[in-house]
Amino acid sequence: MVSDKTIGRISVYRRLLKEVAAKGETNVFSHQLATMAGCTPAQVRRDVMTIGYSGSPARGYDVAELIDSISAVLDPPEHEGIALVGVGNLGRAMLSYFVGRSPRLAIVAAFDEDPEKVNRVIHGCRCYPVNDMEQVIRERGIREAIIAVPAAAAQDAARRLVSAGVNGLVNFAPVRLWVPDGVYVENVDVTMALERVAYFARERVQERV
Amino acid sequence: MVSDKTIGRISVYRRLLKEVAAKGETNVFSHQLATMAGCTPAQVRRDVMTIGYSGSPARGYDVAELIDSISAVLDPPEHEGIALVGVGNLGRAMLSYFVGRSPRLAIVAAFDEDPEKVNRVIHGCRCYPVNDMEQVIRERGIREAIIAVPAAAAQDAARRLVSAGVNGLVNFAPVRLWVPDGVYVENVDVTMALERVAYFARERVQERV
DNA sequence: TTCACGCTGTGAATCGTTTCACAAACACTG
DNA sequence: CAGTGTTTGTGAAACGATTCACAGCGTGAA
Repeated sequence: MVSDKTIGRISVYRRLLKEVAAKGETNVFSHQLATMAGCTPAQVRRDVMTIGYSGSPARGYDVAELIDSISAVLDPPEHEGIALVGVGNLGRAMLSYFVGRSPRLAIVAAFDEDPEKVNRVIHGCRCYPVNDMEQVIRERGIREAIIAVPAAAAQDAARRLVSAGVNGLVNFAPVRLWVPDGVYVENVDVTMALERVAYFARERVQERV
Repeated sequence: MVSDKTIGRISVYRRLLKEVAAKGETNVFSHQLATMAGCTPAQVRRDVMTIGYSGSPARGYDVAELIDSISAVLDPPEHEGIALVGVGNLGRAMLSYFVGRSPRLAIVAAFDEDPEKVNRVIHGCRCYPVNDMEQVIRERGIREAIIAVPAAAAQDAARRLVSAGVNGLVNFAPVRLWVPDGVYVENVDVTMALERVAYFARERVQERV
């Protein structure tokens, strides 16, 4: 119903709106939000329309109300625990990043095969042995997971997660995961990002000549 | 000239082609690459056409030649050093990830303000104090950088990098960076990725009902 | 040599997203 | 209370990317 692009942008809008609210502003215009988000005012208005919120022509959008409308779309109806597979540097970055961030979406279980890490609490999150993965996922009713393991281990992690009931994955490994229909995968491909940046950084400079 | 989507995909194709080559295959059809990359054969053919390579109707694409054609587009003409700002968990993940990966694109300098890290070599990369940033960037002729610092420090890091000559950024901080025209920024927004996954994981399940 | 098959390259159609452009709405001013 | 200026909401146009569909070609078989 709502496109992935719109979902991505309203997530950004919400973050910006919280900054705006923190400054004490109660209203915001589409062109202000657009400037902050790096898109056009028409895009903001279209996105806001898509999620069914309406502003006022005179005052723009009510910041608190718009945050609530976005949250009604983005936030799960009740608290959802997220699993993290792989507690290397990247995994720890994710843990420290998400700790205490959102009450609705939080990493509640980490998995690693390193005996040094297993059964320890890292950034407030318990690290379980990989062998317990299915059991913990099922017990906790976990539906989403972050895969932060080396490429060679990613497919197997995905398979086990999905078999235990996970149907949404954020994948940092540079491989395309094979998952059944109905499982949503968001790939975060850093190599691709870097190669793209290197390419367009060069292109843009050439344009200037 | 070539769209960012195509650039992203050919980066993925190259990685897949290297796997194919490692298996000893010398030729590959568009439908095979499409299956591996998770897109359509027509998409693969269109992308290959865009970068100016041609296959044979009978044998498909020559793996080695296609890798070379993609590399001719993606790889900088000569070795390019990349800077990394922020050597926390995420920064170290980037270092260990890119170490020895590509001879053409490598992280050659890291910056952090923590005196514990400064002047040490981490994953083969020297960590400099943030104060030396402009000087090191200029001396090394660095054009791209990865920003892996907390949100509050990201904009200032970007400003300093750009002022020293960087015109391509991979930004992990959850803020929109303000940069002059001609600077290309690729945002890697993990919060957005996770919220999108949570949303679509829910949606897909609902579809099934 | 001829035939049949299956793949590539690509013009044209399609699809989804973004932007335009303007009517309607509201606040403020005098 | 009418006039002015600015903004929203949104149908329609424009744009960009993807997919279709098929002509043309090379290969292997007979």
